Amino acid sequence: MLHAALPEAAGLSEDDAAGLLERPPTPDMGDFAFPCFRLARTLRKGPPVIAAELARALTEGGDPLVESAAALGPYVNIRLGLGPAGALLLPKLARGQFETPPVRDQRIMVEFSQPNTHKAFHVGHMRNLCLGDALVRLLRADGYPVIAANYFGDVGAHIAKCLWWFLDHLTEEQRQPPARHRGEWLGQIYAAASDQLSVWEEQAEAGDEQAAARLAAAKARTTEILHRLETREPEMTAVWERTRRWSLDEFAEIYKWSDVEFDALFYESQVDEPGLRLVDEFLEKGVFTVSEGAVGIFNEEIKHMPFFMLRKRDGNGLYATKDLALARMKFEHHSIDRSIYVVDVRQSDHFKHVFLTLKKMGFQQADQCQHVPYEMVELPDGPMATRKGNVILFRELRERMTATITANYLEQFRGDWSDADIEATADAVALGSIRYGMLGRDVNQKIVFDMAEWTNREGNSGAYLQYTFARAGSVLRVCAEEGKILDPALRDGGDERGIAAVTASLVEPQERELLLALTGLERTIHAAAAQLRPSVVCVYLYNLCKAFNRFHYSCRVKSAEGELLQARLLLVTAFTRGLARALDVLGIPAPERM
RNA sequence: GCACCCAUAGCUCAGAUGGAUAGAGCAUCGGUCUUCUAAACCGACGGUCACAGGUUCGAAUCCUGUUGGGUGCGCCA
Repeated sequence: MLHAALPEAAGLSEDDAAGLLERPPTPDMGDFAFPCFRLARTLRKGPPVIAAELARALTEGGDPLVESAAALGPYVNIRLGLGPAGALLLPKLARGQFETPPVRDQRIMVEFSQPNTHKAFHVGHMRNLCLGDALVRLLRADGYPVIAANYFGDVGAHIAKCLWWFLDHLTEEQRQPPARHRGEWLGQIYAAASDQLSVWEEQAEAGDEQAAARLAAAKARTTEILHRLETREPEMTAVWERTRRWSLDEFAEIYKWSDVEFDALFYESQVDEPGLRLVDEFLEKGVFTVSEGAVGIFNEEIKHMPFFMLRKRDGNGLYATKDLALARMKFEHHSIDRSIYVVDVRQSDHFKHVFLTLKKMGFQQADQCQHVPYEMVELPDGPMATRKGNVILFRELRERMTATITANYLEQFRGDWSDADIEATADAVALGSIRYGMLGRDVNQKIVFDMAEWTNREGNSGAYLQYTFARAGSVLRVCAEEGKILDPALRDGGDERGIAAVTASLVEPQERELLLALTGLERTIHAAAAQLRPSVVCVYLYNLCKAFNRFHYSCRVKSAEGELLQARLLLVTAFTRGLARALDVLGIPAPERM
């Protein structure tokens, strides 16, 4: 709004002023409230005095957007001129024309997902995927050029464990992979190996000598496998390549279903050696030091754990070593200015070290490296653990969700809709439910994934938003069947006063609330991008959709005529386009009907 | 032991930069479909914002401490 015209030398920019606006406690007080506390100091007057002056200035200003302004204590309560405001906002939204953000020259890379090959992909991984993808979409919507990056864990101890079981404990016949979901199948082999090792470990600790012997033998074997892989021994490397491919193919399917695309793919196997070379280089430069036979760096800034190890005593690199090499590759090959890492909160200390170390290595971009931590996903019976058998793999998640959604809601359309339509809608709603569930909670809150709640739940959910979108589309469809369509001249804009005359017929409180809610769309997307918090958009969208559903319940579009009909058609069209845009920013599909 | 995170209605959670009477969803109870999708809408019930100090015109929000829960802490990733 145009408040900048009013507080004189208060030192507030238009954006500042807009940011201070609030909603009054009750709608009858006004549409917006401007608190004057902040101005008291600079203007050297009491807030109520400022509020009174401001209210007078607004009233006398003659801005058609301001229907009335009244001071109430330290607040100025402003009622929006609905006609002019609607004329300003609705045609743009209805055209799908959104505020173009400033052109940003900061190239951002967002690294997320980072699954390990040879391991299963489960609900926990979905939070990372949804969060990372939403950040990519949000930052792009806010004008940034963004590179979506993935980093696959295709080397390391877990591979050796998996191959140990695969080669030593399976018969030739058992080693034949199934036709589909080979990655998942391989993940189960890894889980079997991992479980067996921890059982032996426990037994050995309890004094079981046989278990201790078996454990030692297994460790020797995994070390041998690892060594043969590191030396690129052809036979072992072939097994690695074949099995790794199974995992990567499965990940690709998961990303496709989830509608996630990457622009850059990195693999740990690719930064393994560069990492070690980098250790030599910076050891020579004196940036790294030797300690107890290992190589690392003392980052005294991190008082509770200053040593950051980069090369083990046995000469091998670590996860951290690869992260440094990867960062260099990102800076030098992709010329990025800012680097975001979406990784769970347990790695916070690790990334503090990585960024500090990069800085000491002389990379300027280290200041623009940022870890976006998030809390874990748990199940109703506690943290996920294969040993407890309470892991929900991706495929089970997808299949159970689509099946439940189909049975509970879509079966009624069978025969009316094609089977393919039903299936596509079930997929869309399942994905929307998952994404909303994963994004709606703040990143520092744990998420308890309860399948029953996520599929059955009414009220605040992804399905609620999608259903609202479908209903709004339906309104327009049904009206169109009766020849009631939006006048293109209204949508195309131009004649502001003419349009304002039409939108002025929106006088119902539900119409006002919906229009008001729509004014927050762009601001919310920008705020969410700036804070890297998709949950902000979720909260906004839920309230927006609630406003629409109230409108839908009490204001009929189809039975309206003349200017009111046109105004409502414009309102619904604008809502539909605006909602579709915001859902897209979260990666939530917008089904035409459901 | 050190570090980080969390604590708001019976349950799950919103409450950005301190601001008017702390809000939703679920659950419970009661209403609203001969009219655009009832996966919706309306109402009722429900709170010592973990606790104790402090900062100030004003604190769920900021600071300190306490309690309870979670996570991380040199040769894993």
